[in-house]
Amino acid sequence: MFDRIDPRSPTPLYEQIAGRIRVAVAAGELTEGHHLPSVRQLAATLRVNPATVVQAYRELEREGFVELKHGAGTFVRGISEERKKGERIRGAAELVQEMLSEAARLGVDGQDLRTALDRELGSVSHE
Amino acid sequence: MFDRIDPRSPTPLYEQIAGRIRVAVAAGELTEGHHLPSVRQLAATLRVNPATVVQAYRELEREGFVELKHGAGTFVRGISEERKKGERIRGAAELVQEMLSEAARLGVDGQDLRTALDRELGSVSHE
DNA sequence: CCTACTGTATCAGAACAATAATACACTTGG
DNA sequence: CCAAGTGTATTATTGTTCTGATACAGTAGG
Repeated sequence: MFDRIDPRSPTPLYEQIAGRIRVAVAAGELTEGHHLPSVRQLAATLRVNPATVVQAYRELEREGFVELKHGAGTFVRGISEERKKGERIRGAAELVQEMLSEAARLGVDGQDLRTALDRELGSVSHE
Repeated sequence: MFDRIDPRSPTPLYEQIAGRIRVAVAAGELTEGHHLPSVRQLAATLRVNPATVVQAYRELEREGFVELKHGAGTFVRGISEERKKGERIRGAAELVQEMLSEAARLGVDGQDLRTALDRELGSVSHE
């Protein structure tokens, strides 16, 4: 899951880490209650300073994605279950339309987006 | 073309600027020989320091996208179709990741997005 | 209980990002 | 030609990112 951290990228490390976790949550890879690696553990895995992982976790906490429990660990929080299926689908359509209009502005076509989405979701269940 | 530079984004300004131009070239919006805005001009438009624009242009020069001519200006260089394709795919991946992050905040999962994207593309893409 | 694990909090320093103000050097058009 | 516009370069200053080291404080399992 953290195979795309790149120290040479202009995007800050803490942002790359937070980004991967956000996407994993949206993809359903991480669900409520999931115990994330400890600060020191993830820092060691990524060969990064613990403070950098803390910064990523804190950002995710501000955004409501995770909960940091002192002494216990960091856990994925439940996502607004009040959103029922119909509403979710409407929300999804809006998000997709926003992305499509932005893509059109940039000249990126729908098939490229489709390929990229499948890649992010680790698609095996869809053709 | 440069209407969405965000000073608060964790992505450096010079990288946002370079990214815009890269995608525009890959999309064919900017073609070989196109005269880009001058350093001072673009800096004024974006309300950014000229040195920041220079940094973006220099990065694009290293990557072969543009040529800086002392006293004359900055011009788009010819890019192979393969390379353009690669850049479009990279741009698509970024857009998708942004969408996934936003989706996670709203509680929309990846499958909903895939369904919604299929629906949007289905109504437009068979020709 | 108590040890090992967790997150929390400092501090100092290096490297990078961005700004501001100036000055220099090259190219082009009138 | 030469003035206006171009990229190039320098210096100084501020803030962010990332590291390293160190210490403190809460939690849970044996």
